[in-house]
Amino acid sequence: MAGQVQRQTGVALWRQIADRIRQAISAGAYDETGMVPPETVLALQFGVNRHTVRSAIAALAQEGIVRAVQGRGTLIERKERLNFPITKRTRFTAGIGEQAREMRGLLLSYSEEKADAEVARGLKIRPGEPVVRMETVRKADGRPVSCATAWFPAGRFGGMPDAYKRTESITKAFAELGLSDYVRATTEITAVHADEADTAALELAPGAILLITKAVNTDLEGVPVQYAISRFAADRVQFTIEN
Amino acid sequence: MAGQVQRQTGVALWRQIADRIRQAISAGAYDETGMVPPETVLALQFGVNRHTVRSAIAALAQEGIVRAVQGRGTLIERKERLNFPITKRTRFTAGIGEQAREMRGLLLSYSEEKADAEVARGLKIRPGEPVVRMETVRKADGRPVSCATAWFPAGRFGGMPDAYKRTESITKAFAELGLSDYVRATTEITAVHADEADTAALELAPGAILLITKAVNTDLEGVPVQYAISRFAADRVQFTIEN
DNA sequence: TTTAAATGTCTATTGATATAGACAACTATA
DNA sequence: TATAGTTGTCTATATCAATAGACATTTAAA
Repeated sequence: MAGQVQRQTGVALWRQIADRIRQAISAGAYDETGMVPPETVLALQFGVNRHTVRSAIAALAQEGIVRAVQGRGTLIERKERLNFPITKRTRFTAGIGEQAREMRGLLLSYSEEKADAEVARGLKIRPGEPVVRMETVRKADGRPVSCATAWFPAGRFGGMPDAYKRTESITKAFAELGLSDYVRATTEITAVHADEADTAALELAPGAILLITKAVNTDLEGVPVQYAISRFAADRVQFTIEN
Repeated sequence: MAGQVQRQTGVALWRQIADRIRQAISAGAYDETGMVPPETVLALQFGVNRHTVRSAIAALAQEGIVRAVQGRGTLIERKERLNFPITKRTRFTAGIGEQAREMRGLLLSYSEEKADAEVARGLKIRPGEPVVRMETVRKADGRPVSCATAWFPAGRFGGMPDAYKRTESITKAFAELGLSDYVRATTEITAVHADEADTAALELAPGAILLITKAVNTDLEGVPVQYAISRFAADRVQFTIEN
């Protein structure tokens, strides 16, 4: 934990410190003890007052990452970061494999609408053609991992929302609708600060970072079957691209 | 620009709004006019005071993204976001192609050291074996895009720092050292808040987001030749994975 | 030359953020 | 059972962030 913390940036010191400690935990920096260093030590390291460190730790405790015990110290409760391989065979549920016991996809809402320019480009259809839009949130062991907005060609996959609601999986829903296999064609990745809606849906520490993917899945003939914008809690996941 | 802005998150409203406007500009939301909406309109949209919007715009002006002109409005000066395809053939310089006129890689420092566990794992060598470490910053048309820390096996690529300093390109430096071709084996992507050092090196708006890649390049026999941790200014780049 | 619309500047007030110090309460250990 | 080390709580103060209102200044168009 080398670098210092910045002042007057519009990002409160306690938030910066919380982010740094969260990352240090995730990187295994405190694995030997299973505890975060004492508040006085952290305050010295970051060059801030102990009370500022306490604010950071309170935020991490709120997230359920650490638990402060009077007289003992601050214990690390969780340190996982889910890994998502991005390949031709990218699947949310199966890709997680043994990293979580249970993966669920929940349908928040859906509607039929006309494709805008972006969706049309992704699905290789004409703007204005009908598409089914689904808003979903995906959880690993009950912990929200990502929100997604997905579009499907309405003609071929009008039954998507219903199938997804039952199966809680895109792959299984596709299978129910007669598409036994599909491949990831393209993925774009960016990062932004989370907005209010995603903060709520993902139970994020407010002000957290989202990793955004825009992905196109096609059938085996290369015809686009899904265009999706997914928003991942950046402190809970990482992506891996194997070539 | 649908979602609202969050209060009491440790991230100041003016910073959140600056991030949102920057993204809207990048997405081409204001292309028709080439201007950001008036301060009063933005204040209404975000549900904040005009002065708060002014703070956000001042930050964007500081970044050189917009220029406020009294009596006229706030003009958009820059809106680019560089795209980095991540493939077997991922190259920083060549990958940029026509998106920038000039790509340069600058060597900040280098040293020979012993591989720690992480580097050893990436390079498939034993911890403690000698490696050459290089700290670099890469610029597109003079604008910093990423900082990188790269490790190379010392025996085979001890001349890396010198070659890189002359060629300003990893690909060309490899070529000088007898490696005419190499491929990207794996890439991991995460996102964090920038620390002080990277904020300075990348000339970032303080508190900005970094996209982090951890990448392994190998020669054509699959022997690792480079392990690199690159830190990209998230508001200036996106990654694309084509499968 | 007006006038509307936009940004620029100033004052004032409130709440969040950060620092500082003192001391209480609890835990583990010598 | 002391004692050192740790987290918890309290008070006080200074600075930053955000709101509010008023008015000046500049631009472009009527």
